[in-house]
Amino acid sequence: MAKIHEVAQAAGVSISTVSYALSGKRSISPDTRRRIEEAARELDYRPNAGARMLAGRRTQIFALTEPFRADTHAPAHMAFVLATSIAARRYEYDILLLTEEEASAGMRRVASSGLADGVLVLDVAPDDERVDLARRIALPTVFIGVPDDHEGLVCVDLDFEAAAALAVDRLADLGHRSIGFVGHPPTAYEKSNFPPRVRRGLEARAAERGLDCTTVLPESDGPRRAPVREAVRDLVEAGATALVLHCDDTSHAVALDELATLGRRVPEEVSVVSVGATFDTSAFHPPIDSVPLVPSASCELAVELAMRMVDGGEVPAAVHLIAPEYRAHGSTAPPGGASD
Amino acid sequence: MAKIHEVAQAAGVSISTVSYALSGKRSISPDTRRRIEEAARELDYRPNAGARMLAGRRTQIFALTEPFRADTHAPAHMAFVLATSIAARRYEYDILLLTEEEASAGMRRVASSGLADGVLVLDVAPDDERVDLARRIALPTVFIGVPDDHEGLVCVDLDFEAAAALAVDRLADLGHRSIGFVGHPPTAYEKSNFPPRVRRGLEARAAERGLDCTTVLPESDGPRRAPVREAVRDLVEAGATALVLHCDDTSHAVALDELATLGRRVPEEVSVVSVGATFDTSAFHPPIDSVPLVPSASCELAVELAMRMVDGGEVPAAVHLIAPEYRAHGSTAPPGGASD
DNA sequence: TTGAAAGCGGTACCAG
DNA sequence: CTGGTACCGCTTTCAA
Repeated sequence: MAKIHEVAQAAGVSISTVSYALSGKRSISPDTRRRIEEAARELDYRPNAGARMLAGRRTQIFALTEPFRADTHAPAHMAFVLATSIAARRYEYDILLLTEEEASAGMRRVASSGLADGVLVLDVAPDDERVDLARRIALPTVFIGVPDDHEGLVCVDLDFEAAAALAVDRLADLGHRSIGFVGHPPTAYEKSNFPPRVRRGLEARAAERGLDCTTVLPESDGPRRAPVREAVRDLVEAGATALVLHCDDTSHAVALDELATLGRRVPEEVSVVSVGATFDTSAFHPPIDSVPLVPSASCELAVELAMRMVDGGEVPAAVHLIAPEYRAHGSTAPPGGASD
Repeated sequence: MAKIHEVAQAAGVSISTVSYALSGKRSISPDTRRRIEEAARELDYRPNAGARMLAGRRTQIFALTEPFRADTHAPAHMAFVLATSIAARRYEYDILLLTEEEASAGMRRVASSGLADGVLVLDVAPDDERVDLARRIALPTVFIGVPDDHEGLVCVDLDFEAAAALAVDRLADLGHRSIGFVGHPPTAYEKSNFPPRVRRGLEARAAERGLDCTTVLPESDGPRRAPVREAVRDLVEAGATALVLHCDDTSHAVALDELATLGRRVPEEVSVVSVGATFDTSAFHPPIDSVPLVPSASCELAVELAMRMVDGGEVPAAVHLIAPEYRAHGSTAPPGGASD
């Protein structure tokens, strides 16, 4: 807990010189700078956080609001929190956690106490209560996800429609005419925001390309995930030559397992593509093509926008969609290997 | 972002009176207090965080270090983060996240910049690098978990040995003579700290009570969790009349499913007890008795100890074990219902 | 290129 | 019971 005064003394300069040398906000003679940096290192000096907040105009802190909902998918959520933290550190920013009830009240709190320079909103619900709050407070706020009513808000998200369309295009280009879609359980299409976007994008593009597309939204409970197995079986037996998956990792594994059980080889007999996954689909057997949801991409953009806003830059109050990317792992091929 | 000055003006008092009225650190006439509180509410006043850190001696922030290891169990981890945050808010403290590489470097950083009043260490590894760091920095530090070398550290954790012993006692008291233990995969017994403690506690108490105890540590991968099913089958067929589970939730579900498949009713033919689970074992079919690991219990104690240390109180540098609690849900009964 | 000094917005001591 | 004010440690003018 060395103070700037001690560093100044050790380097034989004034405290303002130390401040400038360390912040780089004005030119310092090479020799002086060297002495200051050395002294700072020796003393393990770091500017006092409180003093810096008070004197400077920044807290160097972003608040991260995350209402741990009951239906929150923990692994994905963790990936987003981690990605946010890493992205923030690139700008020397720390993350302050606002959870549960605090997710809303906390926003108000950090705003009026000046504890944070901005707010990042995670785990966004379609009718998120933080939407109104974001409009009310003065702090720069970025949503990672898209609420139904996002008028005037800065939002960041994967372009799920485009992601689904990309998967469809791949399959259509390979010559598939009939595809099956295995989605999340039905409730996910009300509680969450992105499942409907995937479904919409998929069905729209399938229609455009003239593909038959059958959607199944199996429940995912039970130790055997029977509904998923059944869905896969039905789709394949009904003639689908390709499956698009938008569901959790276990359901992915179960779907592949069921295909194996049915004796349908991937990709020779059935092509498989995953959309919007945050987990590693190349680790499955066999590895699965993916149009992934990349937490670091969303979070990096979100942090970058937040930084721009903090710096007083202009950021369009709009949904900033991230272009999807197709990652091939060998699970797609032209149809025709199958013989019913 | 109203300031104390404005509140003072609105209430017609001096700023020091406002400060005292709001902090409650000295007696104020009821009338004055009322006027001040009203003014503060109207202006949505909250003391500026930076100013308070600087003038007061507290940041009102705890740093939470959590290296998101690859093998970290996300749902459990989230529960701990959440519990920590909630516990901290009771003392008007916020949680600052230190993740990944920052988990260590960040500790140094917050210590020398005075960004936090204390550090809470999550996801503790047996040979955790944060152990040395904790000894070096001046900040009050509490480990939620027990590293191998915990000399001089303040640690909090469930008494896993006692938890396992409690499960054994229950079964022994009911008359069981032969029990099976289904644990985590073998690697967990090196990477994590508590699995060995459960195993030790279980086997020791089983020996004391003269029970036959067979341990199996099945791998938990594969969509069907075949190793877990096999373990359950083997144990039951070898004559175990009760199972103690210390594994993830999916393995619990699979184990129960396998018992159902084998036609062994719970608890008439096989008793089942879960040890150290963070999930809700009463939601299984059938509901399962549990000696749970309760995140809120650990985190509340950890925060309480940290607060005491911040306040300059004496806290023994030792492992603070939390007594386990048996939660009956009807999955245990005397043996003997089975007829091979 | 460098230094002196005025705040930043509170807290808490010292008076009254 | 209340007010005045000296800090807290840093950033950033303003001067030199």
